[in-house]
Amino acid sequence: MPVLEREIGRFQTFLQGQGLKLTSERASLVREIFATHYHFEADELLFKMKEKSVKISRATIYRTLELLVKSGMVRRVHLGEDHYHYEHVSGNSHHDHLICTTCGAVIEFHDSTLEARQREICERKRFTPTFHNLQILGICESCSKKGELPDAPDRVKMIQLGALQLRK
Amino acid sequence: MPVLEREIGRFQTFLQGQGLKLTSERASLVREIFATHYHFEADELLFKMKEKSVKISRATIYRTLELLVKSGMVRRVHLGEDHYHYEHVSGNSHHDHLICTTCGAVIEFHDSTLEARQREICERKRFTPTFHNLQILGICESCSKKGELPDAPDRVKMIQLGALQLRK
DNA sequence: CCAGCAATTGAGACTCAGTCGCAACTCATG
DNA sequence: CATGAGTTGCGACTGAGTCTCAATTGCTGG
Repeated sequence: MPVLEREIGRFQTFLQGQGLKLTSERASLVREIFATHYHFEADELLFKMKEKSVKISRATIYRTLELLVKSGMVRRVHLGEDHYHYEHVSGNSHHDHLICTTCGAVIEFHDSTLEARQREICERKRFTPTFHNLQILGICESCSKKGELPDAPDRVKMIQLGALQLRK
Repeated sequence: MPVLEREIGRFQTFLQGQGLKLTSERASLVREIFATHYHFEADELLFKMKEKSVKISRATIYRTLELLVKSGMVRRVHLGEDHYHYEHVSGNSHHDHLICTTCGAVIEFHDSTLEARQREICERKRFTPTFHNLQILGICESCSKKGELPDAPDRVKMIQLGALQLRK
């Protein structure tokens, strides 16, 4: 997997710039994270590493995630639950999320018109934007076909309440 | 304060519709929440009630906030920290947030062009939106005048890391 | 107007994500 | 081969939010 090794190299460069070291624990985490093309939680990562018999502590996972976020290779996202999710930043593709409140599906999208408008708003408010985070909650195509619509308003409230347990 | 009493009435109507009761605790919380024209945390509310010698437990605060979110009178927002903030929904004015990563200021805005574009994106993805949440992080006008700009990228990462303690 | 019961409350135990302190360890460098 | 900066795992800790349960309160029908 040459891509994974390249990411490990990127991380190493970042670490060295900070006077830090690339350890085997950090390398396996990067490998795992960049092999997962989806949002994940810190504890999921811990579990997966255990599954693969890679011995690594929770503290190290959190510490490494922090470094990866600092390096810009991973970002933290809010997905409607009351704790963080993470996703790796593949190249430079910023995107936002449509979150289905019925089945928990997360659909990524990028729209430059939207982003341009955001910049206009910031300009008008004399605000210098550096980062943003947009989640649109609603019902995905397959759920609305299944007629899950009537339940929607309650589900949104549930996600607002943080009560929705996605993928569980 | 006739406005506050009207909100209490709205809440009572909602509660009665659910076979629930308006208690003095719930009424004082609504009064406090709608007197605060800003985002707040659950524990802030607890503290303020203690200050005013209104005896109310933490469990009740959380339970009442849940009911208020269900009723649509209050919404839960993410403001870059690792726990929720709440704000009352005044009338029907939906808005999003510009969050200054230097001073912690939160600027509200509403832009119908932006919202229209979001609806277009959803249509294209055959997604039925019901709610959304947009935070733009950056530097507010007064902070950039003070020349706080160079620090910005780090601050964004800090907020991404959840390490930034706003207003504390 | 009051009995009765469902809804509500407070207190404190609990959960769970995330953090911290610390002793043990690694490993490059002098 | 000693030094020391950086790293690790462990387990204790924190803090937001939830749950349980016994005691209490507010509404409603008689």
